[in-house]
Amino acid sequence: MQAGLAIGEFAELTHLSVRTLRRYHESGLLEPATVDPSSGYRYYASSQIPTAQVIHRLRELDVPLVEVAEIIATESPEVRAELIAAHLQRLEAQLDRTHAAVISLRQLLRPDAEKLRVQLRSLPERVVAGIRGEVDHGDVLTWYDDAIVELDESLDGVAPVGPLGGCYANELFSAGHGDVLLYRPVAEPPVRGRVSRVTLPSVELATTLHRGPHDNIDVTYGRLGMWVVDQALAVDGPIHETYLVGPRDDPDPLAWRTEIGWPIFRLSSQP
Amino acid sequence: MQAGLAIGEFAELTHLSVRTLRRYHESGLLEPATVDPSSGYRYYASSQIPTAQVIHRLRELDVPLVEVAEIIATESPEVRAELIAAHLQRLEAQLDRTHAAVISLRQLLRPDAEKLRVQLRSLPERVVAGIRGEVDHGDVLTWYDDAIVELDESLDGVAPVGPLGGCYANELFSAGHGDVLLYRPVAEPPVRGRVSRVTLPSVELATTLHRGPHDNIDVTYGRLGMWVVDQALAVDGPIHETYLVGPRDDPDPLAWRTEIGWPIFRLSSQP
DNA sequence: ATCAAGCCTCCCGCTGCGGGAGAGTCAAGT
DNA sequence: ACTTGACTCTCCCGCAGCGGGAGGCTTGAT
Repeated sequence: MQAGLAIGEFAELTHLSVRTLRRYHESGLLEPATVDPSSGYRYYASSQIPTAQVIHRLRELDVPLVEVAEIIATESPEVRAELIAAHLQRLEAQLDRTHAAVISLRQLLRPDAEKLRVQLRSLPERVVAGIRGEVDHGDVLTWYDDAIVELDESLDGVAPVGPLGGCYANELFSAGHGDVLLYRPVAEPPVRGRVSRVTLPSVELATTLHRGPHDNIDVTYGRLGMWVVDQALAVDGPIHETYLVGPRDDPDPLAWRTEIGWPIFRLSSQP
Repeated sequence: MQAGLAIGEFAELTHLSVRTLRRYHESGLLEPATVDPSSGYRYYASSQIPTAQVIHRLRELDVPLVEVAEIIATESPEVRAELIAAHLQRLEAQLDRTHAAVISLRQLLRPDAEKLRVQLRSLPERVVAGIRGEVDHGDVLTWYDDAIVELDESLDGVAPVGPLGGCYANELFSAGHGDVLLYRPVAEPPVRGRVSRVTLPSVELATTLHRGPHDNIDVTYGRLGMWVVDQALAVDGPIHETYLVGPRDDPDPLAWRTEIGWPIFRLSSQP
């Protein structure tokens, strides 16, 4: 009889497992053309092969099933392309993270070449031109790229009094979301767009220098953290970064210099 | 008191979540320096920060926890480097798969430009020089690369009577493991090393031409499968591939031509 | 002494896949 | 018509790792 393809045959044609096909049926992702009501046997039509292949490919890209369902339910090729492009972007982002992880892993596993030099520094209250934001941890880089452009534009022609700096709230790391400030010290902070006049309070900072790209900056953070703990100090307030040499000063990432500053205070019970 | 870092502080310093740290303790991956026996509170030493960071990085690379445990338990830097290199290789392999998936996805979602041309072909019994193997689905490419070198060497100077071909058992796709044959038709098949004289039985083939690289060859497979099902035919025997234009004929993948042949027979109940 | 914040354990959820048990069904050969 | 073996059905469990939430105890600052 012309019942269609049994699940096993269909599985072989599409390189999906029988089990997986059953799950896809159950979840409504790929319904068999017919189901024998008495036996419960699933039968697929040959026209379902391309659909199954698309599903297979999308799953290979780790597209979650819900999204796969969305994609194959979408008629319009444009919307479909959009959905897929969105996922490809996520893939790329992951690739970047992989890259960064590899780099700092190498750094971490290298026998500690240099000793960490930490400087205690008292910063007075300062008035700067800055852009504030409240962002998710994952969006920091995007936010930063945007903000720096705007800051640069509004400071066009104004002589800076010091290097570019940033302030990152602790919640950014603990809760994955928090306040961020990108600033540049200038004599007369303008107020334009998101740029405003910000007064940085005076702080006690434990600072150290990070050399090279930011891929592995948290290695330095970790080392500074160790130092702070060992000195029986506590962290108190947002983390400071000062971009002494950045991408716009030198295209070679190895030349970059970033000063990391942790606001600290002596624990009461310590001498 | 000098108890060390509470789990929350440690979590913030290492960018691991409190929950995750507890799990790592439970699984023995990262034991706190001390555990208060009465309260059960975990306290970490600052010297554990680097270890935690390594773990974090490895997890970012999706290294399974068991392997992470192995790596950080390994003293010798060389062995450690090996373990990590092994994983990086896996990452690369996955990248290749991602690449292939993207390509054939594009192909699959493109409105079907060309119609599939299928030719029925009766092949007589043939005697060829071939290398047999029994491989896992994932190892086919490696096996192929090896086999073709050996085949080429043993046929050095012998004039081929036809293009390179391959035979792939159905179990390779269904069970993920099966017989494979790579062959070249020659007048006088030599017997040397793994190369032997193979008699290919006569077959009825439904053949079609796949153009371009093999990344998306299963799109063509799927279409051929559709055709075969629609013609109420059944597949019977190993799949044939004939490499009319391959990497050694033309470096440009777009120029490659592969003929796919499915052994078929008419279903009895059909006219 | 009080109180919020932090910590504890235990249990369940999630995503996708696979294995296995036990029973029913299909199709080919006798 | 019957047997037989290959398929298929459903249902339950396991896996990796992470997260959420409940209910209760500790900590440490005021």
